[in-house]
Amino acid sequence: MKVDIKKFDFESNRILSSLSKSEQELFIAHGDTLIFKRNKLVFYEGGIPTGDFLIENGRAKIYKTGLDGKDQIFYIYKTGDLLGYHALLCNEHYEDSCEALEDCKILFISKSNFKSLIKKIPHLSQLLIQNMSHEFGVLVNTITILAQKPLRERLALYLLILNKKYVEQGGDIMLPREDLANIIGTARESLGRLLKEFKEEKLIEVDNKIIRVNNHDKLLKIASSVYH
Amino acid sequence: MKVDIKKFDFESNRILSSLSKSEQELFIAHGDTLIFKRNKLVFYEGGIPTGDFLIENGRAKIYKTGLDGKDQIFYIYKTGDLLGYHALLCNEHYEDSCEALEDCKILFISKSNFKSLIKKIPHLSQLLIQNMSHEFGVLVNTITILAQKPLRERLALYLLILNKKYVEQGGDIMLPREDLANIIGTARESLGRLLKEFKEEKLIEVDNKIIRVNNHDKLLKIASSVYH
DNA sequence: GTCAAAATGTGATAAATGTTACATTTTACA
DNA sequence: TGTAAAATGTAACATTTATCACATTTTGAC
Repeated sequence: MKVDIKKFDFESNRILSSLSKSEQELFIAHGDTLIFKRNKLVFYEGGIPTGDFLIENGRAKIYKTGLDGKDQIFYIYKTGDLLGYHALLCNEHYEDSCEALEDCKILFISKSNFKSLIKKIPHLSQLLIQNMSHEFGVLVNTITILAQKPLRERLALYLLILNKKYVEQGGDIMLPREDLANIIGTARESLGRLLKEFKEEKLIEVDNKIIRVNNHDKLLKIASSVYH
Repeated sequence: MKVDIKKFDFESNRILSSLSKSEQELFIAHGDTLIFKRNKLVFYEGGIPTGDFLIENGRAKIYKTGLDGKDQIFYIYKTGDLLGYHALLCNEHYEDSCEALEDCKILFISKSNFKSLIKKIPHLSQLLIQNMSHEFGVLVNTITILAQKPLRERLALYLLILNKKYVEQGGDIMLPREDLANIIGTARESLGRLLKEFKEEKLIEVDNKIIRVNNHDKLLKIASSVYH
């Protein structure tokens, strides 16, 4: 059986997109648009949440920094996604950090505004519950992959996931090698070796920063451990 | 900085325990007590959720079976915990399986009963949201550990986590080696070797199935990568 | 209690991945 | 546009972890 790439998608854009037109307008009216330049922190591990964020444009990574200083990236949010509400809703400090991967336009909704939105839009709670339930499944899948799959399969899988996430750029993945290494849980050098192999096998094309998926089917087979 | 064991606890018992006495009674009145013998499946990956579960007594593991047949266990629930509501609430199939680790008494709450409970107990949604938000942080921490820490540190950490989870048994961890291996993401043989090392270093005592933590502080240091 | 099946321990070996130490290329910005 | 800093590539080598093939012990069912 083949791996299902959809099972690695939070679908955090569905929270807003499930609202009616007028509710969406109300939602947006409760926020302020902020600009985050590439590499700027949106929030950070240990910080106190003051609101949540809707990405109007761009991509951002969420990650944790390990004790040895190595980052583990566990999700990349993109345009339309709502994020940062977890720590807010359980009244805890941020468990993770968020950083813009490119210049981003982000709508900030303050804690009090978010709470009043939850009151004004009755089924927003329901949507949040649904989304978090779904996220649970995604994280569980992620754990299984990271704990069990060898590097080669993890890379193949995440190239496909990222390919989809960069669909607006024609599927061209543009991510620093270090970030990609921190997604699949390996060292930058090991990643480099594997990328070269994939390139030689004509599964991908690498044009400096850009990684282009050339052979989706074969990568899917590798990701699904059926390349014998 | 030392690892914080509390950050690996779902605290899924807080959902019920946060309710008032009368709400708790209402909750329990909406369920039926079932008996699950050791090794019996409570629900399984791919199945359609029909309700959720409150453990009245015993422990159960949730896990996913990888394509190669190897299980990845990502949480162990115990007495008082409410579980199985994720797939129910996002109307998806179960993403994971649940199996009793010991003979369990489990209260089953059917989907319709759960929904009517959510209506009858207004802040239950709120508690679910809080708990899922918290779970998100736990899973994120789990991912970071599994992806970054070497085996020795992962084992030390999970021995401490399990020690706490078996506190009613005086902290005696009683879990098949294979399950422990599937928690820390390694092979049974590698786990065995490490347990022997820990035993020789007098960090733990092993009495057949039972693993007893002897030196909590030292294990915490190992788990926190500060044993140089 | 007996006995087969399941679980666990052990050691040799192989494979995967990390580490180190640089060379080279690209990028940012003065 | 030049230049230093950052990012990336590369190769040798070390280390960790998995795998294999069994021996041994424990468990559960009769």
